[in-house]
Amino acid sequence: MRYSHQRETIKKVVYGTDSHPTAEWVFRKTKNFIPKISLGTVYRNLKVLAEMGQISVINDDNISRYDWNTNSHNHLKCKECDSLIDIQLVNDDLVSKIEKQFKFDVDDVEITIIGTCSKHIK
Amino acid sequence: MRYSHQRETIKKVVYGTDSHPTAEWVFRKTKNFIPKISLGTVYRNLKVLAEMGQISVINDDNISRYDWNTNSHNHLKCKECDSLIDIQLVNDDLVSKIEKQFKFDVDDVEITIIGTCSKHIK
DNA sequence: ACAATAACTAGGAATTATTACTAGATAATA
DNA sequence: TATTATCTAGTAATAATTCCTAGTTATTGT
Repeated sequence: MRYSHQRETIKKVVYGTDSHPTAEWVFRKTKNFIPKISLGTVYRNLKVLAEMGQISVINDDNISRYDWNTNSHNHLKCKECDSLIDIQLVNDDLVSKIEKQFKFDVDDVEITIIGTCSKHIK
Repeated sequence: MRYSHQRETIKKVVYGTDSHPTAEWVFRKTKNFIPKISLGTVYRNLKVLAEMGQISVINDDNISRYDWNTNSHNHLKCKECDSLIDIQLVNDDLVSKIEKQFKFDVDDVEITIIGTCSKHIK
C-alpha cells in the first residue's frame, strides 16, 4: 500500500464528521482540498480504508454510509430527521448468549433502532 | 386496490420460501406461473405488498430482500453461505430501556448478527 | 539526483438495482 | 356490456457503485 494524498484527505474528511456521510458527501467535501479528485477515487479509497479497518461501513436503506468509529456500536435512526445517532447497546452477554443458543460464531452485531428521536416526538 | 393476478402470484411466491429472496429471485420464480410478467411489475407489487404490511423488506448489503414474516424478528447472517436465518431476540425490556434511556420513540429494532453459522465453523 | 516500476489517479464507460413512463389490457361497477 | 380507473408489459431513465485505461506519482535501488 503506497502513500496517497487523495486517500489521506478522504480519511481526514471521514474522521472530521459525526454525520455518517455517504460517498457523494465525502466526494464533495474532499473536492474542497483536491478539486480534481474523481468520484471513483473516493469510492475506491473508502473501500480500502474499510478493508484496512480504518473506517467502517454502515448499510442504510440501500446506500452505504461511512464512519470513523470502528468500535462496535449501534444506531438510532430517526424517521423524521433521517439522522443516525451513535449508541452503545451490545454487551458480551448478548454475544455469548447468541453463540451458545445458535452455535453461531459472532463477528459483529448490527443494531439499528428505527423510530422518532426526542427532537421530533410530538 | 384492484385485484391482480400478478400481485397474488408474487405474494404466493414470497410466502412460499424462507430464503428472504431478492426482487430478481421473485421475478424468476413468478415467471414459472406468468411467463410474460415484467420485472417492473414485480418491483411495484413487492412495494405495495410491503406498504400494505403483507410482507416485510430487509435491507441486506445494499440490496432489498423480502420476507413473508411480518412479525418483528431478527437475523443471523452467515458470511460463508450468505444465508439469513430468522431468530427472535428483541424483548419489550430492550425496547422500553431504549425509550427511557434515549427518549426515543421506537418503531422497530433491526438486528443482524454477522458471523459464521454452525455448518461453517471449522 | 535519477531511472525503473509498481501502485495510484482522473475521467469516463459499464453494471446493477430500482423507479418512471406510456400505450394497451383488465377488473370492478352500474 | 359499456365505462372507466387501475394495472401491466416493455422500455427508458436514474442512482449508486464498480470497472477500465492511459497517464501520473510514490518508492526503491543505484
